[in-house]
Amino acid sequence: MSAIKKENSRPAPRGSRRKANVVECESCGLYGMCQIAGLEDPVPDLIDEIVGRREPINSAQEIITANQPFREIYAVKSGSFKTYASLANGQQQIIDFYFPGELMGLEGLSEEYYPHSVEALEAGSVCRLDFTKLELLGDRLGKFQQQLITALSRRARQDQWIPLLMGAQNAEQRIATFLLSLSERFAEHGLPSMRFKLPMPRHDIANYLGLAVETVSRMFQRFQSLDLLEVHGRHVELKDMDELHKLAHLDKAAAA
Amino acid sequence: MSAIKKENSRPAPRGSRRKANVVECESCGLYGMCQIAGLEDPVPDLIDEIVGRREPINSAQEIITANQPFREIYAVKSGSFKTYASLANGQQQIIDFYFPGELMGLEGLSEEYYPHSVEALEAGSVCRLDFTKLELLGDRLGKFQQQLITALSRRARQDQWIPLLMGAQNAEQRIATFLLSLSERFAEHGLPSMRFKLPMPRHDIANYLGLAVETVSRMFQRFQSLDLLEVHGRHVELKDMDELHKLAHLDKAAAA
DNA sequence: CACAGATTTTGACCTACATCAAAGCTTTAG
DNA sequence: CTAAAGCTTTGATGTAGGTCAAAATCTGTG
Repeated sequence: MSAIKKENSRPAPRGSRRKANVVECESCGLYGMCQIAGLEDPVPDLIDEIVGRREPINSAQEIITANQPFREIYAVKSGSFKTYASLANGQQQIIDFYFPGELMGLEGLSEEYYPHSVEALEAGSVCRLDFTKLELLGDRLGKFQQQLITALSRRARQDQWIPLLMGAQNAEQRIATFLLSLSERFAEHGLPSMRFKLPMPRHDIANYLGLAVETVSRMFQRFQSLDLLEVHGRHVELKDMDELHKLAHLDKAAAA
Repeated sequence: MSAIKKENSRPAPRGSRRKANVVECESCGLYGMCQIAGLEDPVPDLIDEIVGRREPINSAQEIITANQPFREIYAVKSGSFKTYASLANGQQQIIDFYFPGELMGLEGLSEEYYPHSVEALEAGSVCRLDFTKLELLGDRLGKFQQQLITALSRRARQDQWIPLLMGAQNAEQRIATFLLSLSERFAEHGLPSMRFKLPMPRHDIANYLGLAVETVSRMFQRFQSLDLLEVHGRHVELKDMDELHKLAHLDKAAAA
């Protein structure tokens, strides 16, 4: 019970200085599973066996290593992370980023190993769900699977952004789409979504979007001069969502 | 039982002329679920209630419409399909392609509607699994969910290609990666993977990869002149996989 | 078989973005 | 606080690939 702090559920006050953006359990992708695993049921020790809570992670710490055996999935509690593949030329190709409330490691589920590495972009914390201990769930397993299906499907849906991001033909569209997708992902878990700190360096954004660092920088500058947003280093405030959507060519056509 | 044709399981003879590439049930993404749904169990009618088998689809037929309520998922039996989002500027952004053995519509699972449309690139056939009738499964539901989890996870893993595809900085890498990903997807379901017909027009490839049609064409030509492959219209034969991998910067670094 | 429409290829030109270079900034460690 | 290393921005220049245009090839249809 105590793990669920019932507090002001407003999406974190805009002006306030908080140490970091932390998602409450209610808006965590693992929530349903935690509940089932015993959080508020009469099997209170079970949960500690299966999920490790709020383990602190250091900046640059690697929490999943590519090609290691799949054992657990992680929920981001606070902080942010990147997944990347290591390519032959020594470069790393960034696959995606993870933010509070999102699940990491799901791709490992269908095989016995993780396909990519995951590394912290900043200090943070994660909850860890141990798949090797699932049998402890007994007849709760069915419900648990149900939750898992939902989580996986949500992921599949979330991935719909990626092709839009990358398929976009020019840098302007990509950056606009990238910012909007970040904003939406933050909003989804009750974090401030109009004004936030980019947790990743320009270098990583560029890598992810297939652009040069300089181009990323210039686009931010251009958007600022067009009054679509304000940037100061990693701090971003989105000011004209409508126009950003237009730039991204993303305001979907009317439903058929 | 008769639905499972036990035949020569070789991945389709290279030189032979077959009407089309059809996956057998064994290599279909729906297989596990079909089995559970009753294919070879004592409830033979059940299956017909839940899965529609080998329904023929015409070229250009739209089998899923964006924003329509989610009801069923589809397995590609033969033929191929594309998913796309309709953008504000009237353009369509191609999200992905589907080939025999793959599942379509899974993204609809977590919400009550499909996020994208799916359209046939050529005549083909699909099996259809009706999610509104799942309660008919009774206590088989648990096993079914298990299968579903596997399918979803496999999908999540398959999507790992996408960022590599799109994040790749230049046209050469993208085309190389695209061809390799096609090849791998074909191979996965026992279809010929070194020599195949591209089911989609250059226009769709270009759209998907964020390139111009002309660039796609020129790259194919260049690869041919480098003896990496042979192209004749839509017919492709991959000749130098190693080199293609190198171009794609894709031969993963050694496991850590 | 022949035509019409679509798809693919080829060529010439030009713009968006990568690359190279260097100057502010910011953060970290001492 | 200062130095060193890292980020981010800005500027100048070159090129990959977009765009426009047209020819060549393929596809389906009466």
